[in-house]
Amino acid sequence: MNNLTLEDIARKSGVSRSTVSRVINDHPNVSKAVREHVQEVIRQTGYRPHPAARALVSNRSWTCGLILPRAIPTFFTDPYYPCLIQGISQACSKKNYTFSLFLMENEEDEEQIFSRVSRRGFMDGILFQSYQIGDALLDKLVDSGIPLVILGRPFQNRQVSYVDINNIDSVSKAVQYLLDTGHKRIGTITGPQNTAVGIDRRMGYQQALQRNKIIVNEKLIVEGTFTEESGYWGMKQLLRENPDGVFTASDQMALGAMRAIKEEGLDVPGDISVIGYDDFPMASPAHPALTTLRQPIAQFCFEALKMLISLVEDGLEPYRRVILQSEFVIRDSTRDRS
Amino acid sequence: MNNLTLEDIARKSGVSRSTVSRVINDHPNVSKAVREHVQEVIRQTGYRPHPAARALVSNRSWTCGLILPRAIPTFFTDPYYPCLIQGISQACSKKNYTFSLFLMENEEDEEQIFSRVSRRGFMDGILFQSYQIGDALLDKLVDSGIPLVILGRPFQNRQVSYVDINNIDSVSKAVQYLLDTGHKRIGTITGPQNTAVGIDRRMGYQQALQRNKIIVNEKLIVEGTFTEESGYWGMKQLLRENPDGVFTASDQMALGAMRAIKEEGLDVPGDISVIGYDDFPMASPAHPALTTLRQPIAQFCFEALKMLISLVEDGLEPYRRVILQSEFVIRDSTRDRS
DNA sequence: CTGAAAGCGCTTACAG
DNA sequence: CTGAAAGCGCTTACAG
Repeated sequence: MNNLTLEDIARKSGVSRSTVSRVINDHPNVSKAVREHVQEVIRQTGYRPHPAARALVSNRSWTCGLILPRAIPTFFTDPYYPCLIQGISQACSKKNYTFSLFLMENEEDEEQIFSRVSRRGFMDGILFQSYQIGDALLDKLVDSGIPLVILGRPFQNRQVSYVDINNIDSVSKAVQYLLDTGHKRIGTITGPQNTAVGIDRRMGYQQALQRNKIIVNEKLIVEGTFTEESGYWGMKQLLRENPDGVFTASDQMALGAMRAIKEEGLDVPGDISVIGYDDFPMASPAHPALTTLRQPIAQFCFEALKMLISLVEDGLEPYRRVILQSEFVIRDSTRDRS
Repeated sequence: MNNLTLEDIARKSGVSRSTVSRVINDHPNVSKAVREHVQEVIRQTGYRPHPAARALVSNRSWTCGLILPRAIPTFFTDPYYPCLIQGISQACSKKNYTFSLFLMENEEDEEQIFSRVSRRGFMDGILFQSYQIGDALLDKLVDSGIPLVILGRPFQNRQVSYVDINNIDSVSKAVQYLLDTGHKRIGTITGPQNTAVGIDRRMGYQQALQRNKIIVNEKLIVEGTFTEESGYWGMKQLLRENPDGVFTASDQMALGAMRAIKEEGLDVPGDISVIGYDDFPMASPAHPALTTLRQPIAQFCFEALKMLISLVEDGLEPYRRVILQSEFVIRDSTRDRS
């Protein structure tokens, strides 16, 4: 147990509270000898400053909130959320931050979360997972002036800081690869078209085709929901159009698509190449191992927290943007047909 | 933004700080008229007490930590963790607690988490997910005297408070059902035998057979890891023994088992009945809809938090225990063979 | 039932 | 470079 106070450490070190406080906070004005001695005492006693006392006087809680919007249908099946949570957890631990999770499931939650989170002194700042729903909260959060970073660009354009992944570009490159390797009829199973990622990844697909003067055929585009199931049914539909390649907006959907293809008696990649998005844990052990775009989630989370801390320390404006790239990972679900 | 202080509310209400504090904390010694007036002022201003100031003086942070042990192999694929996180989040929100998540991935994390969490004044208490690993941390946590509730019985017997689900009993009833409906060769795919749940659910299987004077056949018992994949491979193995029913220790494994059975050209439940455990979101939409045992996770989390709060408010001893039941849900993956 | 005062454990000007 | 003192925003005996 640890109930020592600054006072105790001061007494044990033979200096004043002020001095101990300075060494704890790395203030320059402490002589080397004193600093080392105090540090030694702190180490031996295992002293840790009382977080509440510190928060009260410094107006910093060293805690950030992660808000996950309500009604995410894939919360229980999509590895994205565990990955995200893990990423934020790691980033916070590295930066010595504590991380509180807020799941927003209905309007009351929204109200309650807002009123807690907007209390200055509670959270240093908020990470907010972008999604089409929960926008009311987002607006209120922005207005409240609390440091705020959106994970993924906001669905509608807003004056906010965010970290995003260049979905358009990444996907466009993957589809270009299919084109370069001789694929003639490339379909796509998109994410929900009321989410930013869903829209952007579809856009990437279209841009690649247009850049190569290929007319976009709406029949080769099916909207999914990121789930395995929706990939399966989407592929069933696409199969009527005889595609020789398909880009799906998530690994889960890619897995579903491969299931549909095999069920039809066709082969991946023999008859149809499949590219996913995410490179989540199940992508490489899949059969065949999935060609996909690797989301740099760990880095994404780290950048988000870094940005949040910068908002806290250096002010909210100007708005910050960080855009990361996904890496194209070629495995066995695609084949060169040229 | 909310930067009002008690002082402000006191002035606006024409009373002292003490009185405002009393109405906020529901102390009885406030006249009805004053109480209502102050409450009205609070409502209108949207005042919220400063959490750090409150925590400092009351020695309560109204925050609990959830520690998830390191090296959980199924963290990204098992819906258990999102479900658990959601459950704790809901319970905390109901009890007006904030919930901080600690993911323990390696030994440094363990050290860091312990030193933060054991600082009195940081967390009111800790919820600790039981697992075979992370036991060193568990011991230190117990020794530190911080209020602590284990989620699931600890792997080794210990002097701690915990909430558990009666796995032995629940499984035993499910297997009894198979027996009662004329199944003659019942196999099981267990969870890892170095986890409490893995052991207990296997025990339930054995008890049901023994109660019916059936000799336990080791060839009908295969150890899995809770994953779909391990259910698939486990079933492949069991298939050699021609079972007519199988209990798997998780829904994921049940799904994998059904995949293996279908691949063999056999039918569920026509040839083999399958029972899972969890009743997670994917159990009922499965084909056929899965007969399973429903974990009362929401209630489980709620009881755990209630216990933790009682530990905080009424002291650590005596150790508390709460054991919940799983509900047997009969759907389409089992058939009466009698 | 109500208020004035002390104190929780820190940080941070201020003076030396 | 160091210490004494004020103050962060609350709660809680204590006195009335």
